[in-house]
Amino acid sequence: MSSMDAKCPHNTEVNCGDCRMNALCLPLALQSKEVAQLDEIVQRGRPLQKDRHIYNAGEEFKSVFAVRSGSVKSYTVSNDGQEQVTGFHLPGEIFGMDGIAHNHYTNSALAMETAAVCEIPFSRLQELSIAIPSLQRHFFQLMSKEITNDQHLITLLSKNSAEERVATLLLSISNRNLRRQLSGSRFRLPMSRADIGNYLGLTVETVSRVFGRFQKQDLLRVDKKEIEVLDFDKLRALAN
Amino acid sequence: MSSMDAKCPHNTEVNCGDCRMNALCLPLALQSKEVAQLDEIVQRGRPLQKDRHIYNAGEEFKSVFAVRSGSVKSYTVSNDGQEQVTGFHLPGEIFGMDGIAHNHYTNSALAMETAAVCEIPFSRLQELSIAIPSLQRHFFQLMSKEITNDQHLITLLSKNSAEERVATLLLSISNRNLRRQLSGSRFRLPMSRADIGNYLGLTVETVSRVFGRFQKQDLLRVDKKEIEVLDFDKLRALAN
DNA sequence: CGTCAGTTTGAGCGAGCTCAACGTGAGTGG
DNA sequence: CCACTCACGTTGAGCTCGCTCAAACTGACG
Repeated sequence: MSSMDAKCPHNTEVNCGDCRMNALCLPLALQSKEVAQLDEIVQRGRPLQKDRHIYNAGEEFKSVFAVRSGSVKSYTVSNDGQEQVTGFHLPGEIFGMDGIAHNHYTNSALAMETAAVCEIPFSRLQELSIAIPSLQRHFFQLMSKEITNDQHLITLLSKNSAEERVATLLLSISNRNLRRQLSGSRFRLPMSRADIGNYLGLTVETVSRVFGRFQKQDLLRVDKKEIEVLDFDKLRALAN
Repeated sequence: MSSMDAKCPHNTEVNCGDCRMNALCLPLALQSKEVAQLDEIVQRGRPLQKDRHIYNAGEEFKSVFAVRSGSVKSYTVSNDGQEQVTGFHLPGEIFGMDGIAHNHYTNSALAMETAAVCEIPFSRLQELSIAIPSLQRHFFQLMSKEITNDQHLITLLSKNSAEERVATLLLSISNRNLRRQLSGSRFRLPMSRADIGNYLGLTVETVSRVFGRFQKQDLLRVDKKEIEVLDFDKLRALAN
């Protein structure tokens, strides 16, 4: 059963070449020799328990991270102590790039459930980017994608109603599941209602009520964190 | 008067080595030989009139831009046609990095007043980044800074009141003026009330009322677009 | 079986929105 | 030089969506 072992996302021994997620976190046009070079600098961590921090805001920036399994949230804490969730990270996604600017992380990153992450020391990545131009390009693109994602969220917060915000988040999760060859219509939300509300600039109560309304309109079936999307067209219409 | 001409920000002939803004847009630790290399790829454009586009959303991404003089806003247009201002760019600041992700700009960029910008073809910049590692590092940092800026705005929109948002924007403009050796307490807002409201997720009326209240509390003196900050401590307390 | 975190539901309130009117100043043409 | 326009900004009145506060429910875990 060694081939199954190699594909299990919790297995710390699996290398980038065999990792299920490599189509998501690596540039497509990478030769196997180059993948091997990358493999050498990537540190595959042991699985982290729920609520364990990967790093804390203020810590020295050393690495960016890729989610191998489970899910992670990033959040900042403002001067007056309140939390702002800035992102949810699913398998195959990269996080930690906010730390590059000032050599310290501005976010904290926390496992929302048992999760495994790959650590990629940034100084080694920079060196390797000089040898492998497509890797440099890839990281510029990843960071740019993070910028456009954040700008979508800005628009969402600035212009959209509670229902539109929740619908947009659900479609985002759905699409990211599809990318991972999972169902886009039946999935489990890894985050709490509080995290959803915090991320979307809403209170827990409002999130709960929106889920309630969506169920009454036969848009969704919600059972705790399990979601089934019943009407994508209406959901997309809402999310616009 | 040739030395004065060289320093005039509208002068299209001035090169990076002599540009007043180079401490802001270039890495500090660049040797003069390296500055010269950069100079060769930077295209200094003629001054643009107010309301002229530098690029439009959807256009093929070719270059990032640096503001030499004047000011620029970035904005996206959502499916339903409404505008979201995503950033204001003052002299010495770089914009256009949102286009890297998908090879097309996701924002449009517009001169808010007569402005001059430097165009930096991104493919040439990538090549040069391989030869000059500190330039690669610098651009990673610039993009990361854009990410943390956007995340600050997310927090602002998600958690803060109208007064807090306006106070934060005023302090941001003030600080960016200080960086340019200009007054942090007396300055001209380059953008309209509508742009401020759009950026901060507020209506024009609300922005106007907040300015009114700030004046009544002797926080500011406002005369059209001219701002004088009278009480930085209170303003900072509001912005938190 | 009790506890406790997470979630749902209800009732009332308020910050900021909408709509409408009015003010201001720069530009234009008679 | 005045009259007109038009974009921009201010001010007022009323409404609404999402917040606040409070209570009840659920299920996991000791």
